[in-house]
Amino acid sequence: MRATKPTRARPSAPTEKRDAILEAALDCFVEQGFHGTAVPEVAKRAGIATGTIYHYFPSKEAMVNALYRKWKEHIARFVMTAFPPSGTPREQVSAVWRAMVEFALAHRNAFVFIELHPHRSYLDGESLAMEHRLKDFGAAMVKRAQGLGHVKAGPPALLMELVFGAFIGMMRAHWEGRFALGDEERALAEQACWDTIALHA
Amino acid sequence: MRATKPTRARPSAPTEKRDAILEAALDCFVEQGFHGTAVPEVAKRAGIATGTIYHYFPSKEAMVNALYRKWKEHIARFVMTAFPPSGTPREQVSAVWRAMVEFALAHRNAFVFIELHPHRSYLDGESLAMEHRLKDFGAAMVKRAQGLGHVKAGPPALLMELVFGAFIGMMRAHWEGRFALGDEERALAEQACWDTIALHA
Amino acid sequence: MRATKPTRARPSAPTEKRDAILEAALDCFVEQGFHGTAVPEVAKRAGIATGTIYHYFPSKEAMVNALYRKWKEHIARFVMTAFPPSGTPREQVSAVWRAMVEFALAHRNAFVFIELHPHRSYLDGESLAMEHRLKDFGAAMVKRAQGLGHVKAGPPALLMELVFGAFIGMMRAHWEGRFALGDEERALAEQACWDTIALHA
Amino acid sequence: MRATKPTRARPSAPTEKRDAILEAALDCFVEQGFHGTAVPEVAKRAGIATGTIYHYFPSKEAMVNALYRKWKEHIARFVMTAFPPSGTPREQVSAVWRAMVEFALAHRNAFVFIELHPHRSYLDGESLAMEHRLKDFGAAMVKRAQGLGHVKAGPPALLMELVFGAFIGMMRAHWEGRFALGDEERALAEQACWDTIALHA
DNA sequence: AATGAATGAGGCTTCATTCAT
DNA sequence: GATGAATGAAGCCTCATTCAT
Repeated sequence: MRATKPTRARPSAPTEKRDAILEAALDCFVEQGFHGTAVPEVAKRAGIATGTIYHYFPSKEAMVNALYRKWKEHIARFVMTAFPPSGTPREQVSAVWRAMVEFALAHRNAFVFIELHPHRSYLDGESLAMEHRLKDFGAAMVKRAQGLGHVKAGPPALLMELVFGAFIGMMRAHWEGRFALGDEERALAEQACWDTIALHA
Repeated sequence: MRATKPTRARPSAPTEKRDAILEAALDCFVEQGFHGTAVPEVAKRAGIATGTIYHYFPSKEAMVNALYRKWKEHIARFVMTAFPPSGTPREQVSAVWRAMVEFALAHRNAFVFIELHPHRSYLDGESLAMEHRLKDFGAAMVKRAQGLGHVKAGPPALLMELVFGAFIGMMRAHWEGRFALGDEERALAEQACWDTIALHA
Repeated sequence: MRATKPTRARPSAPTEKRDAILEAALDCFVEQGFHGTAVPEVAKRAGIATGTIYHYFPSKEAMVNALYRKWKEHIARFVMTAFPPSGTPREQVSAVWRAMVEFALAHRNAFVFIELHPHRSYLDGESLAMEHRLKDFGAAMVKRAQGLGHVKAGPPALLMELVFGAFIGMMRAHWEGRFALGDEERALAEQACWDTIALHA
Repeated sequence: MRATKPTRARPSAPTEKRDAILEAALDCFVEQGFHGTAVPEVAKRAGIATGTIYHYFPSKEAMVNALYRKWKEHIARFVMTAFPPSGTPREQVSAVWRAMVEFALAHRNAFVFIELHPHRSYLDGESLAMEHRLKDFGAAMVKRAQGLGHVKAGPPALLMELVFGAFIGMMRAHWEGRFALGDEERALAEQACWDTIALHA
């Protein structure tokens, strides 16, 4: 009963609870969508009371925006960290491809939420601004490779989207059990996607 | 070809109102998602009273399932009709690719709804059973091409998904204005996707 | 095509349809109550279209009032017809009792509707005015019997209600299968109800 | 017995709101029937918001079933508590009769709801199972009295129903103002109902 | 007269959010 | 901070009634 301000030793208790909320929300949104998920459902999944959510987020929309930004940043940082700036285009594509596969397998729901769900109706301006960071990065990578004569001519965005779309299709089919993503399949897919954009004799 | 007015004698055929509902629902669902769309919103966009929707569909869920099946069937029939059974693999891929592009451009919202939205939380068993018809067809096409030695070895489903995913990525980027899908881009993309699966010397 | 007014021979077609509606309504109301019954349900049970009901009754409330009056009158007339004005009180009670049993068995749903359902919330003034006709008649019968010294002293309405309530309880229990209403039981019940009000030495 | 204020410290016990809902529902159902009562009406009469009802009952049907069981149990316990197991039949009938009158006068709406309303269309199996508890008890009482030679021969259920029906008729007529239920009337009615089943020399 | 599609107010229920504890 | 009961607006759906055919 030492007055009002106890010298709290543990620094991260509040962050832990916030993370629990975001994780629960992620699972709910992936399974039922944003509008199909009730806030008390998220609270129950996070093991807290409904009202507690409103100590960490002012609204359901703020929560989904925080969730979106968290993972959008996470994946971008993860891929860019893996990127070898001085490698050949083939090496760069390979590194980025592998990073994305690694990320998607490690954070399935986050990947599904970020890449497979339409967010337009509830994202705010700041979130929307982040939407194309990774794709712009990919397009720039393609553009450089075109300059070096390793990659087909044409709109970099188009070539990049073909590869990125192929990647998403692969992951989705894997998760749906339509094929098993083993080492051989990863190598095959990576090579196939390189062939997609590569300049063939 | 008498200018603008088609030979439509009766103003309200029996299925006309049902179609108007499905069209309004399609637009709403694409913009705001199934759970984000209120039934009166669909009614208003269809130009009818809310209650009228329930003369054509027993529930909102039945409506979205009817919508899903209608377009899933439509696209499958459209693609399969364009498929040349006796063509070379290259010709077959080309024909299917062009049919899909044509369909997507002609029925943008239907394509977006069918291919870009997650439906698991509201589709019923019968709808889910249709989910992979087209993809199975594509995988069979790939398998035949593998047998003829024109296409890379590996799980047909994987190769098909790479191409299908690339196609989806292309259409989405086009609609988002990230590049313009002109004749040259179509030819480029088609060739690139053939390269994705083709067996390169 | 003889102009507008065909010389219709059949006199009672419209009445037949009206009766069909009232019969269907009676069944529905007994099973689910007035507010628990939808007008289209009555129409379907009557084998006609929903709109047709509104050619015979201006509203659902008017329909239920017509139904109430029809049967209330029917039962009152039936009982009063059976009443022997010059009989002894015992004979009168017996005659009325038997008439009521006969009516209830012949028109079960009508009896249940009239006597076992609370109507206050939808009956209009004219219907409510009929409510106690039969009971007033019964009370008068009791009063006369009191005057002759055959029946206990006390409020005629009370004695009459004891008998009438016993009668209703008997019929309900019979229909619920709690006992079988054979000849012996009818005789027993009639005597018991006479004992209820009779002046015992 | 300290005048008017019972020892109620906390103003809002946990079950107090639930009870307020049930009381409001009872009044509404008695006046307008189950289907004729809107949930917001119950809420308004209970002095709470509509949504609050759904914290205490999962549905309107669950609410009416809870209400039915509450009072059905209450009345059964009340009557059985008053029952003198070792008394003569005449004493037993008298005790039960007086208990029922006392209960009906103290809880008019509960009595009306339980005994005067048809519930078939919304009661669930568990509620229906309670329906005849009290009547079975009454029939057993009659049967014992028959064994002792104090009561007429015949189906116990029939005799019991005659008395129970008479009781209901009496209460209804009293509440409708058709006679005043004073001490003399109670004594008269009780004796009359004993005469109904008693074996007369 | 008969039909049944259409209407829209109103019913049951859910749910984002608040607030007293 | 944490709780969860309470709120009431809004969502899905029903239904009494109308009206063009």
